[in-house]
Amino acid sequence: MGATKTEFFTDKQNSISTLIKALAHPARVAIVEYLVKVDTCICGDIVDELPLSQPTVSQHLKELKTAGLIKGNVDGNAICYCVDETAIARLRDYFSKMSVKLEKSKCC
Amino acid sequence: MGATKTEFFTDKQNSISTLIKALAHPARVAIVEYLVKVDTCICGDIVDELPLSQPTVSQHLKELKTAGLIKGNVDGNAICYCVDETAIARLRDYFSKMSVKLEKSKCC
DNA sequence: TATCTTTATCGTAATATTGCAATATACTTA
DNA sequence: TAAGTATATTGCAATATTACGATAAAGATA
Repeated sequence: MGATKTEFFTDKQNSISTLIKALAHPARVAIVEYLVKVDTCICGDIVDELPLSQPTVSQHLKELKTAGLIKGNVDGNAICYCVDETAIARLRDYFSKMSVKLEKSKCC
Repeated sequence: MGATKTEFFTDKQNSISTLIKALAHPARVAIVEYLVKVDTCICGDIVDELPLSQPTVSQHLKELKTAGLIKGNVDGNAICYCVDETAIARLRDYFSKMSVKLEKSKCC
């Protein structure tokens, strides 16, 4: 008990919920929004932008990267992060399609 | 330690991450997708559609309802659930806007 | 009223997440 | 090479989530 029963859901459901989960925290929303705002690969100053310690920010960055939402390129002793367009596009498409279906709905 | 430091983020960031969090579980993705698919208010058979116990499903439904993603109307001793279009539209808009910004980006 | 059906709540165990201090790693520069 | 800078990892405490058996609550029906 306690662990999510992923084996009982479809690959699509598990995959989209994993992607969604990566943004299910205000710090990770803030990181992605910041990367979108500055419109360039960011090396080094993400920690300064957030009210969290360096290890905590590093952990959130790792989660975003594992989920495929951001990309990180090594540049000297710094790392340049930027948002992965395709992941955001996938979320956009998922909710767009759902929204279209709901608009046609006769329910409620 | 351990609790999310919501007080350090903006209301918008907290609010969108709360909405996103509601779908950060395959069971809740499955529930919402099922409600969209059947295109009608569903009374009673959501539990039969999911590989989880009745209390667990009830708990997930409660989370979706609290987050505003679904609506529940009492109908006799059953409850009719359906997706709240505006919540899905909000998620769609959020990722659409972000996607547009990224398409214009010169980064990476 | 007694029973059935449907959904919610309580209590609890297992697991996951969040956050940070301490420390390690890796690259840069003096 | 030594010191500095940037990021990652480890280890751990606090908290949250997930899941379900048992039970309660509320309306339907015999």
